[in-house]
Amino acid sequence: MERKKFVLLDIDYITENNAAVVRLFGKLVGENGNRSIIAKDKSFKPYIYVLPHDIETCITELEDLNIQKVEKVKKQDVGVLKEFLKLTLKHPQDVPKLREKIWSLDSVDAVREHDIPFYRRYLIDKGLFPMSEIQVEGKSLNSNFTSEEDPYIFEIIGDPQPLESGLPELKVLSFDIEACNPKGMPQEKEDPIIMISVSSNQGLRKVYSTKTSSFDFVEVLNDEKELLEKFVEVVKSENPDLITGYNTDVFDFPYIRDRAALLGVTLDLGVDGSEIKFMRRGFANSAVIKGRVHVDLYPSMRRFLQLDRYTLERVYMEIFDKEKKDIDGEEINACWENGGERLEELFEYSLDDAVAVTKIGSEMLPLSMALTRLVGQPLFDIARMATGQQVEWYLIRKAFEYGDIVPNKPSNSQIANRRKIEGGYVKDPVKGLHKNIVYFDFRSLYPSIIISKNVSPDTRVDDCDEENCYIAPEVGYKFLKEPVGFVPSVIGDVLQERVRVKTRMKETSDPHEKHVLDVQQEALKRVANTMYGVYGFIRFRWYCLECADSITAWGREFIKNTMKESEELGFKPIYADTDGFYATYLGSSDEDREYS
DNA sequence: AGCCCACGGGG
DNA sequence: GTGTACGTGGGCT
Repeated sequence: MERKKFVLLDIDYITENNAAVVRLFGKLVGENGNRSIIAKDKSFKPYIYVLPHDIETCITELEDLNIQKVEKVKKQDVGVLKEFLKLTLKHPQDVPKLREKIWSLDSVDAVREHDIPFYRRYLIDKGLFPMSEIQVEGKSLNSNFTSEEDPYIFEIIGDPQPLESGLPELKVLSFDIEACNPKGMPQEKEDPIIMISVSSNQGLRKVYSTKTSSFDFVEVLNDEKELLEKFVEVVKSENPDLITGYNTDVFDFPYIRDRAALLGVTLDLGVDGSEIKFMRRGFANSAVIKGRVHVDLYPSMRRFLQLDRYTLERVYMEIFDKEKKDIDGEEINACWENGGERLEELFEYSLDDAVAVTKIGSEMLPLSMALTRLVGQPLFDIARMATGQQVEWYLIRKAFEYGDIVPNKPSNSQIANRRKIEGGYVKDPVKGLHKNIVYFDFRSLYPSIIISKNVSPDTRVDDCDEENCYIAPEVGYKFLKEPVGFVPSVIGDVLQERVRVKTRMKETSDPHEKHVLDVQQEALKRVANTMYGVYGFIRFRWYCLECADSITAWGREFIKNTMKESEELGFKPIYADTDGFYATYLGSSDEDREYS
């Protein structure tokens, strides 16, 4: 029996001998070098829940299906304890194959938790959080005959153990490609890749190109094929934990894929030697490299920053308040064709893009990593999820911890029938240019309403006397005062944890630790402040129109009262929306204030 | 007012 | 892969 400790970077599953094998990808800690590990777990089995109409008949009817195990279990379903059947299946892909058939049985009322991807189920059930350290016991499958550069292949015996650990220091490789076309955007069928720039958070700065330069950082390759092969070689030898870029899901990686296919280059960038894959994720595609986390910073920036445009230049300016070297897309072709000074400039620009991505990554990845450690799903997914989805997966994990059954994802017809909520209070702005503006911030208002009024799908009742419930103004929906609802309880945990983190922040004098804790409390704040959104977003599992309407009703009442009170204190409200209101102060002070 | 469609980023 | 989907703004009818 051996023991290995590693930072959990990513997870997936493969099929071996018709059975699912979960693979945990990581970087070993407490050992020399920069060595990857792939730890396999054969023991985890997929399962779903069935809500039977008639439990004994149901068990009989299920016998004919290809199910490994049927157990009776009690779970909370929207506040009601019910008896479910837990069906253990033989393979994750049996779930989509069998669920319709099971649902159509006369003895079955509903199938639940049939839409949770297997690797996510594993992370939740085992209590594991990517971007933190875990320890596994088991045996090595390849220690005797591999070189230092190959990943350690390991078979897990027993459960992996989560370890207390800070934010890991990871190796991040950023890259950017250039290609050009005299008429506009380069076309992958015609236009070759002319340079690939790479940069790392450990100081690497290189441009690979098919033309020469007087710059030391430029290395010349004979042709485009060699250029692509060089890129693959660099990724393998650097062995980064993260690969970042800007719009790499949609532009750089697909372009590299198409050129590589044309030139016969194998893009075996994965830690396990696998080739890069492309996944359709909603309306966007994403590039998957097994064992390394490919983070396209573009979608993350759209969530973290509130801008009119999200070009790399604009984002860089916003974060660093500095201009980034930029060449107009239409000039790139001329720079390349004409050579000379302009070509040298292009080399600089190309490297600068890769370096800018590294810098933006150093600034923003800690927040994505903190969210990953909080939500408990892979960074790859977190970096591409809307905040509402992040919250949903956080709630799914909490539901597991609380012994609650997770609501199903709404079907398309259910979504079509769901109504969007009436927004918060909006006061039309007073026209004009105002001085001495103060902002009263209410973004933390909704979490506190959810907690103080116990707003949750499982506490909502139609009939209840005033003593035992809270009644929302205007809309009149009722919520039991006791017991504490699922969502209020989770938000309570989040806010409490945030207080604990902020306290630790004050106690520490180490600036690095302070920063890490600050990012952690920021992640907790984001999740808490987005939590109310799950009620009002039509495609969410915990959608509850009555809850959403009640929260905004209480919010409007509170905003109006606060505006009235502020007027008595000498403020004049100018404009209000859901998140807060602007007012001018008629006194002389123009200092910024925040009210919550 | 309601529907359809394109766009975002990237060179 | 226990996949599959966003929000918005403009033009047109």
